[in-house]
Amino acid sequence: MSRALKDLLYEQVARVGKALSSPKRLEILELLAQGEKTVELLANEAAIDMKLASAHLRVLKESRLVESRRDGRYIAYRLSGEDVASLWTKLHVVATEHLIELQVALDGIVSGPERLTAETRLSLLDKARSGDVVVLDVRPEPEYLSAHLPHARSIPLAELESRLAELPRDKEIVAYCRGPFCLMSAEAVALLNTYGYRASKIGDGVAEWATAGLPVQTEN
Amino acid sequence: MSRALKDLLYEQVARVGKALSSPKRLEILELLAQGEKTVELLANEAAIDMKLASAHLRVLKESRLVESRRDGRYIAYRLSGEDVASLWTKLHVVATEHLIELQVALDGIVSGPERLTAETRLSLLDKARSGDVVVLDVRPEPEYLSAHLPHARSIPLAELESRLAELPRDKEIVAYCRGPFCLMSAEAVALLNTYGYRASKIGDGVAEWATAGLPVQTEN
DNA sequence: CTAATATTCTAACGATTATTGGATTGATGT
DNA sequence: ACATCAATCCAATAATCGTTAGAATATTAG
Repeated sequence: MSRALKDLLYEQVARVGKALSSPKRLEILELLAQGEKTVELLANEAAIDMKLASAHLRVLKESRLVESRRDGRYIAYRLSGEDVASLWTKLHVVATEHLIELQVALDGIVSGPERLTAETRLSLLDKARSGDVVVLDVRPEPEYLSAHLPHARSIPLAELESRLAELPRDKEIVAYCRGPFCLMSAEAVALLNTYGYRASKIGDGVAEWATAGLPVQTEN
Repeated sequence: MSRALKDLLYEQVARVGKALSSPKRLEILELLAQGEKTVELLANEAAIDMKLASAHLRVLKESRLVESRRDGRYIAYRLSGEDVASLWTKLHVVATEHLIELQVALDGIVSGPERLTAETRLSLLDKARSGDVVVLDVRPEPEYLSAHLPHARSIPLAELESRLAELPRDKEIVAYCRGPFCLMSAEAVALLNTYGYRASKIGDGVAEWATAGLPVQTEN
């Protein structure tokens, strides 16, 4: 006796759910939301063995959330669509909304206006356009080049201290990185504040920004 | 040595992903998207043992996707927020977009314009308001009462054949049920067509409709 | 052709998870 | 108080998953 037709459908959707059920896979997904990356790079960023990264990527690929392409002797992975990034966004927003444990854990890291609303995003976009604030992208430069917030300037966290002169002291600086779970923007803000800049951070990365329906600047 | 702070965050989000990784749990989520239901009812609808339904609900509850409340000797479960319904919607939309296997399986069931766009939804809403088409909700009546599409009329599938007289023969009838994986609307269309009505179906349920940003009529 | 490198494949182990049966709780009705 | 019913709790077992180690592939460099 064969399983009901209906069960087959839910089984397929569950494949995607299963892909989203491992912490390391989610971390990889977030990294891929910043742009195409090789297995080696992903393994380093996620602090896991390359073999393990490969195994996780295999699961993500089988659930069709990511695609790969060979580039010389490297293999580059990327999300298989915009909708995958927004699914990840939706997932962590729902989790943050309902899991008190996650809210507590975030409280230890995030300070200030973490949750952006439609209005605060538009207002920031406006002030960025007019030059009222400097939007600062502190991710590694390749990620900035792949896609970044409108009017954002790139200074990777690792180079920030040596490139402080590029930033104006009289303007408000708003830093961002990969998303609400990324610690780089928080570190950048701490650094900037000790040097006397007026700096704050937002929890949005490009994926969150784009999911909110706002434009991002991309490579092409 | 303790796990990195960051890992804790992804771990929490993965709890939600894990909840979405079982076919039966997804089926239960979709049922709960139709309104509050008891464990017994969910077990019957999902064709599983009550003990198993209870176990799945426990997982969903621990990931805070559902809440429960005692009502006499029954216990009623409900989604813990609108965003949970829209997460489920997003999940199955992404799965349908990328998994060829799912598209094939759906092809066997769905015929016609399955995928609604913003325009087709608005146009349908317009024709429903003007009375140009009859929007027909074929789910069990309690689900209709909990929430339904604007201007929709309720005739549960089980009663449809005996209540055909209530439907006009000269107007187009658009049937819907719980969502794209629900077979009731397809059965309703088949039945209506054999009796000479002009009937078609849409893949949307209330969750998909609401996620698209359109209004639904609710109990209160 | 050979060596080196990035990645995958295969096999294996321990840790989780799904599912089932039996005992237990909590509320209702007699 | 007792029996009944919905639902949960508690084990136990089979299936699945995460992770690591070792062998195999494919591409480039010499």
